[in-house]
Amino acid sequence: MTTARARSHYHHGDLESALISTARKLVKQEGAENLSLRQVSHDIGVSPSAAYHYFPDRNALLSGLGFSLFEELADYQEKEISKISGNSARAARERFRTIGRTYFQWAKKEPHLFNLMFGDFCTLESAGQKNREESRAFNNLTKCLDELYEFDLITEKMRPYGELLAWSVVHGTTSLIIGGHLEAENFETALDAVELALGIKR
Amino acid sequence: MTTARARSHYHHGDLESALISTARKLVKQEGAENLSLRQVSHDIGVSPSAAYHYFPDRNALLSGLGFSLFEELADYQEKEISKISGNSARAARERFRTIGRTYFQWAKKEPHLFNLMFGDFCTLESAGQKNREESRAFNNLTKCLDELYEFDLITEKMRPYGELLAWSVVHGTTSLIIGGHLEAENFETALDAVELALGIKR
DNA sequence: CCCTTATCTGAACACTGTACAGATAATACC
DNA sequence: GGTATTATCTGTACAGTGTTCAGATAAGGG
Repeated sequence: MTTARARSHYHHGDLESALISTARKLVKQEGAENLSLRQVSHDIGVSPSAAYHYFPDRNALLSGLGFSLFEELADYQEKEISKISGNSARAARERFRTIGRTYFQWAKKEPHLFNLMFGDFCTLESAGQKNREESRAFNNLTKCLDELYEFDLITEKMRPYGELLAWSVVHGTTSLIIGGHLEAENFETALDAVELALGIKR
Repeated sequence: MTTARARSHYHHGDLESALISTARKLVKQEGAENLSLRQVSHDIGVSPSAAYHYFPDRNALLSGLGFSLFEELADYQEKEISKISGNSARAARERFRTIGRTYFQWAKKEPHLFNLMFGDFCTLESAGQKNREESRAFNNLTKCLDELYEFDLITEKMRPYGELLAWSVVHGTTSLIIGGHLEAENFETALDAVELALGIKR
């Protein structure tokens, strides 16, 4: 049987994903720097050293969690975008704002998880292997900007800056708001600014 | 005498600033999450518990360091801006780019210190007391945008978005580049995009 | 000169990440 | 079905951590 019933202490069955999901729970509550490997192990009901069969050290677990969060964010964005149907200019504009808004909302809801994704942890690994989930979100943005451009909602002059401008403004405001350096109400204003900058008519 | 000569172990003389400056040295090298209070104390040559006379806990020391870094960054920006003299439109534009560039360069040179400033640490305190050094840097930005506006280099439509757009783009790209999610060459492109967005003629 | 007060020490506690030798159980093979 | 192999997890141990607190020390005011 593969259920999580009270089997023997040995051979948990799916320890790797159990480690990541309880790590997610704890980081969500206490932040990444307060995550204790021992507490993760204890919560699962496994010995402190069991984790070392799946992750070389604590950072590797955090970094594994981080990458799974990029996937989660991209899923959430795609889910929300898919709710906006239609091939109109209005729908395209709505999708564009939704991409930014979901990014912000997700971070606002899970600030500790967001900080993990863009903190010191996922930075080293990304040197070796590019984060596929991150480029998945980036491709969604590109697709959306292309759509806007086809509807003639972006000036030709600004189109080359679309991705960089949108991503950096959304990430910048989000990160500053999460960190307490900016009021939350500024986010929608920033989205307005990006639309104005790209020449998107309302 | 107030020098750092080999006085008795008791009464160091200026322990509080010694704590912050050695903490700065260690965070610069190893990052904030790897800072050990015991190592700070050891490097100064003082007992592990001595620090608790000046900071209630480890986070307070990090947060104290964080605020001193905002001061440091603002100093650096003002020093570089002051090198650009003149009351011309060209000088104003140069000062504007310098504000962004110094922000980025400082972060690029001291990524661990930058991450401390905008990480999880300085976020709680700023609830009670606003960070004066941060608004000092913000005021410099405002002054610079005002100057550009007087030279008619910013469209009236975009002026209200100036601070938010510039800060969020600069902070966003900086943070993404430091984190390894964006290539460094994108920074100047982002500055171009901001200038185009605000309508700054070149 | 003593006495108050700020400053720092030293030992202690509970906790952490990590290493490693061994116990255990699932699996592959005969 | 029984046995050897292999992956998986345990138990113990070590060095290092943040933090507390009673007491040692020295500076400065009366």
